[in-house]
Amino acid sequence: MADTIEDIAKEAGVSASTVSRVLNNAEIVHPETRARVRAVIAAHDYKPNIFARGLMRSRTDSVGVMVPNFTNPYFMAIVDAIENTLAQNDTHMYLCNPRMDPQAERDYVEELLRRNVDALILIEATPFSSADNHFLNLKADCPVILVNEHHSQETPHHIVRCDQAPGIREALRYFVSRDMRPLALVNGSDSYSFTLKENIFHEIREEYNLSKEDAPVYNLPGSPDQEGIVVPAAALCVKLAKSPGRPRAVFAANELIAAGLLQGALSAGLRVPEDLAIIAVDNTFLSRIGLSQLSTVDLRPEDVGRLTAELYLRVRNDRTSAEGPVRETISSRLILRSTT
Amino acid sequence: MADTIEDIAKEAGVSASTVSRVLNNAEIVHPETRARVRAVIAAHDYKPNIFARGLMRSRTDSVGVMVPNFTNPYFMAIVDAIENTLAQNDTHMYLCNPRMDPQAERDYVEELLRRNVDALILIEATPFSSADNHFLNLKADCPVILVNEHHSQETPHHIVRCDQAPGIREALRYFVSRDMRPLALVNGSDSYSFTLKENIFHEIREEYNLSKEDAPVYNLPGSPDQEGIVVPAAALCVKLAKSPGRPRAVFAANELIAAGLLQGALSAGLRVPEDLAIIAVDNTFLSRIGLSQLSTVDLRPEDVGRLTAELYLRVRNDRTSAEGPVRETISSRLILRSTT
DNA sequence: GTGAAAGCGCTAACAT
DNA sequence: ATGTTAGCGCTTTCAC
Repeated sequence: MADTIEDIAKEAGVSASTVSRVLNNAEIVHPETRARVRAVIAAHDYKPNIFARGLMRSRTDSVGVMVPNFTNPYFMAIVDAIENTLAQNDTHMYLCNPRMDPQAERDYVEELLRRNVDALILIEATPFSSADNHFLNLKADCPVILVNEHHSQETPHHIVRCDQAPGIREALRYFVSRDMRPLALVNGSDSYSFTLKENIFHEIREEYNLSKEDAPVYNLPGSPDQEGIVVPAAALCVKLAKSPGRPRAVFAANELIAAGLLQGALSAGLRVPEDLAIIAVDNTFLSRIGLSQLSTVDLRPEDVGRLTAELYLRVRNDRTSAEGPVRETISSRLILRSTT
Repeated sequence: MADTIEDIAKEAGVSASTVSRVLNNAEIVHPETRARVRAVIAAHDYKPNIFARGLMRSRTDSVGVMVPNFTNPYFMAIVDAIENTLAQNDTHMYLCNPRMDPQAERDYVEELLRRNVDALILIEATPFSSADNHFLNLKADCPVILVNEHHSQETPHHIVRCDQAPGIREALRYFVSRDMRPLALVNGSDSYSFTLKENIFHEIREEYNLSKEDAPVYNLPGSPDQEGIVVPAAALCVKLAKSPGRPRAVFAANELIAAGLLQGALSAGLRVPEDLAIIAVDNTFLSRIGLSQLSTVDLRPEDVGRLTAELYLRVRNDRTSAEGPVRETISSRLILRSTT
């Protein structure tokens, strides 16, 4: 059996409460006593029982993190950065994978709150297109941090996000300024993120007075975040290769779509970037290991994750929540590699 | 404040212990009382406090999972399958990411045990080449499941693994039987997994009486599991393309190496598979989204994960540990796609 | 500055 | 079959 606080107290010649004080508000105990108690704690490698502690304290040194998908490198890069920062602060992480199911999301959140997590970190929870984005108004008695939540609605929660728009504009302008036309958008559908891309694309189209023929939009069927998207994207590229108004440049809404386009280009005999230039979005390791070194809009998952964890560490100490929610937005940016 | 067991007891007109019995061994309470208590529980959506419970019970409905790396698709595919199965059994998961640091592994394990996890699932923990594979003899008062642990040493723990050898042999024989020579192995180094590949390669070389020229081995410097391996692999491929005894077929020790080879082949003007055939190992989604649809030895991460979770669910109920550790080994297999 | 005592919400042993 | 009692290991008043 592990040591209890009594064992430590006895050996240090003090009472349990004093040990408890050393553990929690070390300041208010006499320096000498404190040192003695600490020595015993160290000698026994004593760690207070998590459950007894959880019963009284509100803090549990654990946070709940929810991520839509374990195999999406963009999300996992965020989680990786969060975990890295938290681990350095002795905070552990429940990781949940609701698989884009809103009911599963709800259940997980409830369960995490029951486990008294010190914070709830929700990464791109709930399809943004969904009418009732239920987490915006989630009631929780711990800080809630929404990661990459892009709704502008009021919410009492903290938000850390990477704004895709600047990088996307930069990419499109890059193509336009080099007269690479037609310039196509190959997009997914049914999500905030894809709608945003389409809106920006239209905006640029108007800004530069491009015709629809010079700036066509293709929407891929199916779920663009799943690897299944690769095959239709490849097929589309093969079809486009043969068409008269073949695009000179493509802006791919994500890296999986870009991977499909690259496969298609290869099998259709198109050279990249000479015949077809491609820029994607995300900048996970996928863009560095595929067929070509992919040019990409960097959504900076590592920074997003690190900022999220740092925000948590801050609001855990201050009761910043009283001062209203924190918003942190970082900007995406274009990274050119060999597909442009 | 949330309901306590007393609240429920009062409302159902019974004592707290009866409610507790309904919660734990429903059988021994009178059907009518049970029904009444259950109704109140449901009406209040009452959930017992995790911490109070943890203090008494040993079970916490949580397991600790340790994975070497969050961004490796092979590992995450295993974790995904584990989580999927566990979630259906109301078991939550701490996920730890020791980043291949043995000390971090130790610390995490200790912390997880402190949190009374119901099981410890260690995925490819500790570099297998390490002399003291400390987890083989880990003392824990919960079941420990080692995933893809390949040491044959005695251990009191359960093991679930996918045996790479059959698939690797199948792949090499595939090449040999089609007279694709030279047949090269492009390998990493310093891990059980890479040593195994080299051993099997040598074995096949002898079996078919291949000369060293016809069956060369290339060891890539650096860490072959990191994306950094792609560039040297590409460079190697370019170099080989120009060499007189250029390989006709390559067995790549993993998918990242294969990705590099594909990049190299493309830039050197080698057609795949006409000029150069490639088979890799792992079968994550990477093999389906790269330049080409990669032929690969399937290490069946989804099956490994599912079997792991199912094993846990079994040993959680039976006290199977008394009957000695369980060994489950599934076989890898060759999957041919367009790089062969 | 420190100790004694109460109690967090639950389960398990002991009654009945 | 059910209620009563006694803790689990800790934190937190409240005394001193």
